[in-house]
Amino acid sequence: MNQNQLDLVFGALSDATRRGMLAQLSGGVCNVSSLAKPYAMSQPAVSKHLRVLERAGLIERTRHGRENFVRVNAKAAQEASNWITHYTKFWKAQFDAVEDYLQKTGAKNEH
Amino acid sequence: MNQNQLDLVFGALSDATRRGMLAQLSGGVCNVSSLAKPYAMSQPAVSKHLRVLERAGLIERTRHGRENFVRVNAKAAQEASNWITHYTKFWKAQFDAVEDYLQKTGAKNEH
DNA sequence: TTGATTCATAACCATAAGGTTATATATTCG
DNA sequence: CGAATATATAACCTTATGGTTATGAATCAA
Repeated sequence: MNQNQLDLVFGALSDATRRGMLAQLSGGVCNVSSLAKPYAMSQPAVSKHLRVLERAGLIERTRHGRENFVRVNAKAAQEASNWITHYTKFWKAQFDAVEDYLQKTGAKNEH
Repeated sequence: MNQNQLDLVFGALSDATRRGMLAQLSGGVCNVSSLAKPYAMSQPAVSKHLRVLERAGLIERTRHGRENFVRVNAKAAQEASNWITHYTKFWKAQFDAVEDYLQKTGAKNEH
């Protein structure tokens, strides 16, 4: 997965509506209407969100008559997950080390 | 972690510059200048990226004289990681089931 | 065939995001 | 003190994002 694709995946995940759709899709394939139902927004807005998810590779669509069935593509999400998981290992290791460092140097956390 | 915080974390991760900074921080605490060094952008642009990471809770800063030391906060990233990991389990399960379904119904993937 | 359903696209708007330059504020060094 | 360093903030610009309404095209059902 190249950098640009990671941009798209994380970008797609940065919106609660889209995360909700992915959550709903974890229960099985849905058509667009049933994906739209939980949200108080216009149908074109839903279409746009689906487009974002699709460009990120997180979903795929299959037309079936006039209905458009949507399913998750686990692979794209998996690679984003891998990215975080990989670095989380290092970050956790940092965490304690940094606490020590700040103790020694006496720096104040101005957060 | 509430929805809004997840928005911020995934949003922060959706930019290659910021992911690069987090990657660099996995090697240890950095001041702002050394974080900025790899990027062909102005210093204020770097400041903005750090602000985004900070609002998402992914980093914390500690002033030390005129330098501002930056460190990762593993916890925020961890929770984003958890979100993906949680759903990835379901999505993977879906993956095979959906393939079967499409086989049976004969639907074409128009992706 | 007519009308309803499902969905996409176009055009538009307001706000956010990511960049810039200019400037300000501490802090450190000579 | 005066100059350089490290960083933040302000103001601005361009493009992206997330929403809207209006419209169109296919499909299905009566």
